[in-house]
Amino acid sequence: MLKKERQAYILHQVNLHNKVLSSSLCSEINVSEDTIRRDLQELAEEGKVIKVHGGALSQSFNTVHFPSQGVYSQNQKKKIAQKAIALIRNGMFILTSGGTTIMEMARSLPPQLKATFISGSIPAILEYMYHPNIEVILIGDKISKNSKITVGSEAIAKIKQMKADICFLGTNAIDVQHGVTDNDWDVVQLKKAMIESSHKVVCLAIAEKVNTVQPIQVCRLEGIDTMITELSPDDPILKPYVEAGIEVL
Amino acid sequence: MLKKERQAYILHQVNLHNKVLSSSLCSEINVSEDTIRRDLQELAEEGKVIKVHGGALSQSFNTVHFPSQGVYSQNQKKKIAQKAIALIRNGMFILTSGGTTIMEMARSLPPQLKATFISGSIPAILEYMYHPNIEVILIGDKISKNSKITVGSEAIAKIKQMKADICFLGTNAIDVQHGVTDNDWDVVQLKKAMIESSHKVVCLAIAEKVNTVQPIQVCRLEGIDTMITELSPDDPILKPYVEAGIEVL
DNA sequence: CGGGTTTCTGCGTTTTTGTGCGGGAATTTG
DNA sequence: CAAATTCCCGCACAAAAACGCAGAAACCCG
Repeated sequence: MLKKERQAYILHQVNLHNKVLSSSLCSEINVSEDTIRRDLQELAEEGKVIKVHGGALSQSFNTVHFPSQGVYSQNQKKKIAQKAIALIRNGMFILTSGGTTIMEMARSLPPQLKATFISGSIPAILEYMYHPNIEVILIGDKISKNSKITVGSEAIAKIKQMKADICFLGTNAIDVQHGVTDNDWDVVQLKKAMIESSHKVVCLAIAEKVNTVQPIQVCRLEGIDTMITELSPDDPILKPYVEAGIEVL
Repeated sequence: MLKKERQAYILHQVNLHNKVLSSSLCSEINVSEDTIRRDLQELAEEGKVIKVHGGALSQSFNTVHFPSQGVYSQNQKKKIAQKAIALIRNGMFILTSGGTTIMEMARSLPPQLKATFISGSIPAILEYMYHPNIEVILIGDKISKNSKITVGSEAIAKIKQMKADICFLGTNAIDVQHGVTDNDWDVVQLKKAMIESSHKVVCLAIAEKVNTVQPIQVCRLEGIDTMITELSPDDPILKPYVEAGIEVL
């Protein structure tokens, strides 16, 4: 088993179960505990997991306890949210994934907006629920505890039955060559279905996610219509995307 | 169980109930009291909880907010929750409705319990999600904003596809003559479906709901198997139910 | 090709960490 | 004040991590 392959497997396990024990991993993959430890260490340095004595935990463990992480980053997300909201019209059907950027958008929705929001993300649904005028459709299935979103074939089938006007994707990584990528297999399947079921696909990504790559591909760059960052559309970082025909806001 | 994981669980419990007893924690998690104490100490040093003799308090106690009312009723619900939890075995599939009594049960689930919980109630799902070992299946559909539960034909169809071991219903009103009744048409439809799809139906009701009636019938008294209140099973108020063949706990 | 380098992995050994236990001090409670 | 908890301290033991090393595979490059 290749090193990268192994690390991808570990990452998947962590994202799936919220925790892994190095002991169980090493018997699963049949490598020494040292190797697992080194892998976990690398993944921890990259910020993909949190290493603890005896194994590792999903990143979501940290975010729960430090919700105020980065006010600066929050301001960036607010900018993105504002740009995204400008695309929404009354009466629209809107599919959204999860993620902190999406949450920021959900919180910033103008109260007089009347639209229908569809999502499987529990935190997003919570925000939508408190909005006075929007209808909320919840996609059901098994819940992935770390991403707090419903995943599975039922959810995907349900999404495929729909045809939304617009789809907002919180983006983990985007790159000209590899397109939109992510690190959780189940979430990727969902996003793929969402893209298929929407007339217009909009990626929300803070600048630090731009030109980064994750293990699993969601779609190629051509698959998305619009990309929103906190930067100005004519920022040099975004030039390749404009040239690739993406509408950059 | 990993140390950080344990501390996350403790923190969650503290923020939920506003207090924890080290004694109850150590029996829940099955570690020595010393370990709990050390955990609380660390959490206290990080400012996450306030350590006191015998346990710890939520940080929010520092503020002026003091729970002046509802504590009594909460204790009653805790009693109910304990009795309900005693019915749960590892590996079970469990359908639950929403409601504050169900919430209390969700909060009190022992951490080592492994089971699958199925619900359309957003608040309940939120609780289940934080549990380390249970699987969560979310019933999707349109969200009813006031009851914070998914309602509609999709949800009902999905429930009817299942066959759960046990079904816990938060009960708004129960009466010997009229059976279980409620006041929200959509919620009633859901509960009916849940009853149909479960081997065993358990009603959770605080005593003040017993012998009251609401406009819409969920099911007749024979439709339920077990009824749980905070009262002793031989309380005279409950006698008619025992005589009607209901298992009263 | 082939030799040198880098990367990856596994194995001892040593260090650190996490946990439980016992006894005595400190505290709550009646 | 006395009994019962609860807390604190040191110790012991086990599990895990860090470290250094060495063999093996892959890679590079003339």
